[in-house]
Amino acid sequence: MREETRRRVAAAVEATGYVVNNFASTLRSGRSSIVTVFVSSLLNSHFATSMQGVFDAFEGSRYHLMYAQTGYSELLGMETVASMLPFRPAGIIFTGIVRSEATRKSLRQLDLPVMEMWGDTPDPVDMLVGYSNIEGGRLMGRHFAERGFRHIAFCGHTTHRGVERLQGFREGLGEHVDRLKLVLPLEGTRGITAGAASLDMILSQLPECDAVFFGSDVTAAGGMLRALDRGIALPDRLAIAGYGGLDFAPLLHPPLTTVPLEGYELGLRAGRMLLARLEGQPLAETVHRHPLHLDIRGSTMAGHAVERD
Amino acid sequence: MREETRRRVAAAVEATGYVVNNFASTLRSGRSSIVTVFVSSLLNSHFATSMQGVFDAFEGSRYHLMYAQTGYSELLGMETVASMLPFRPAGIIFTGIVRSEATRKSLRQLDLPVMEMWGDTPDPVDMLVGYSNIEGGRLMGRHFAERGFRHIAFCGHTTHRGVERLQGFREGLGEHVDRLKLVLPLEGTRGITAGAASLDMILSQLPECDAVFFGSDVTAAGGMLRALDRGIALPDRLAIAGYGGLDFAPLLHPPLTTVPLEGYELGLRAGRMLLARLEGQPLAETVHRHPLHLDIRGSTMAGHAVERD
DNA sequence: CTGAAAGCGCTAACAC
DNA sequence: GTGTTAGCGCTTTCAG
Repeated sequence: MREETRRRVAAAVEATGYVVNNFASTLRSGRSSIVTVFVSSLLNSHFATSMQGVFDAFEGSRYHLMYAQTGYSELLGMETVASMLPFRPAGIIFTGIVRSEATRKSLRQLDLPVMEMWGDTPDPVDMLVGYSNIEGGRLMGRHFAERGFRHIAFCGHTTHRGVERLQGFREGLGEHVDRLKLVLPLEGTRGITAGAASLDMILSQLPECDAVFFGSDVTAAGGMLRALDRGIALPDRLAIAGYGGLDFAPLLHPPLTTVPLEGYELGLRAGRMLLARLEGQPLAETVHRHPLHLDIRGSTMAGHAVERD
Repeated sequence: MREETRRRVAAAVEATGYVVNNFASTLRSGRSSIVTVFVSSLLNSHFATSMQGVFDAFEGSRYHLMYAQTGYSELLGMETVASMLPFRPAGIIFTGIVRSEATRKSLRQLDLPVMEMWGDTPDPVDMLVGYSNIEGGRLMGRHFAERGFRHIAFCGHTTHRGVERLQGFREGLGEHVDRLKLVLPLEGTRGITAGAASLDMILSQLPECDAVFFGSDVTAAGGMLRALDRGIALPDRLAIAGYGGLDFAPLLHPPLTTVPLEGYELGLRAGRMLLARLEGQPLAETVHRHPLHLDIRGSTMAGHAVERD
């Protein structure tokens, strides 16, 4: 095509308001530009944040993101995944680990790039970018041991993926694991109110409790509020720690010790990894476990450490 | 088709792993099932929350949501919108008001259902579900007047859509508008650090300041933190209010007075309205302005009210 | 290099 | 009711 022809076509395009039809091109070429992202809920700011990361990773690429909802069920069924297959996605991202063995098998048979995010599993469907919750719990356990807390309670998930945090916490406490006197199960995604109620239960079952590790910053905040209401001195009488590193953690009184999870970084990395795969680039690693650290703040800075035996 | 034939087809489908091709069906039928959602950023939890509402509204419908990013520019260009047109969206949702007159004109020519969310404008492209920021500012202004604050500062947007909040604040102060001694512009989306720095600037320019209205809960939290660092008694020496109603507002010390914005409700309503339109149902209203209220908390409960003249 | 023609997989229209 | 056929708008292939 000559330069002049090209220009005339462009002018005609402009004038007519012509727009290519993606359905026609994808149908003919067989190359879908859709990436399906499964999210349980954007109300969880960790997931919303990581969605933005995924989004930014694909910005400027030829791919477009299509939303799909999973709900919080641990056992994502293949029907949910299959409902998106008519779009012939070029790749799939799960915000979470696919736990159902049947679904995992079906996914592998699809022979598509699949990314699992946030969680941890020894045997991902395909690619994985996540955190080791065992490691997160371990960090907190070690911290609690070092601070010399003696009557420790844990309040959070005790089943499925959640159990890893508790398991790591126990490991981190090490020889002092017997100081973990109470495990209060709190499954699912719970709010401030649940955290507040949990604190009451903990103190009634373990009045001498001097430190609580909550499974999320939100429940920890609820616990702190309730403790303040009851006139309990934080952290001297009772230390509290959370998990997740939400924005408000350093704003609480006292500021909340927590294990920050950087959702945006996670999403960005997961998105980039999937994009690289889609573009046929060689991947240095197909599984990435993000390093974790502890943000130690006032809420666990009680004076026991000196008394440590 | 007989029942038996139907069953045999279903069995064959199951066995072969047949999946319809959405591209082929859409191409042939001309009925796209894609709704494009333009969001500036999911890092803003208000937007993430309303996305979930939109999502839930379309759950179970024949439509699927496709993401598109706008960035925070007030002047969304038509190129950005046009980049999604190859998907022949059945409808478009903007998380924000489309300010560019050219874009608005082009959108109207597309003759598609268009929803604008969050903001307010006298002349929406098509449908609108939002808040009146003038009203929000007015509520806070009235509250500040009632509390009898005498040396008031405003810190937030002073241009574009942001100016409405300030304008309403002035209206709400009414006859006491002269007590608004300082307006510190803070454009764009700013974080805790900006809020903290702003408090310093406010106190250096207006040492006798006894109340600050921040344009967002995040900047207000930053201001509160800085005030506490400086040993300023809250709210007695200095009252602080925010805007937005983020989760952490009641967790601060003192709890933050704010105007809550219910993003999820907004998104749900916007999604339902668009869905109704897409399904050809008659719409009772094409524009909905959500009512606003004030959450009065400790951060503005200073003792001046009794001295009110 | 340029232009013509086939066909992706489905739906809708039409004939039986 | 049931079966057949044309064609949506592109991309790719193949002929000139």
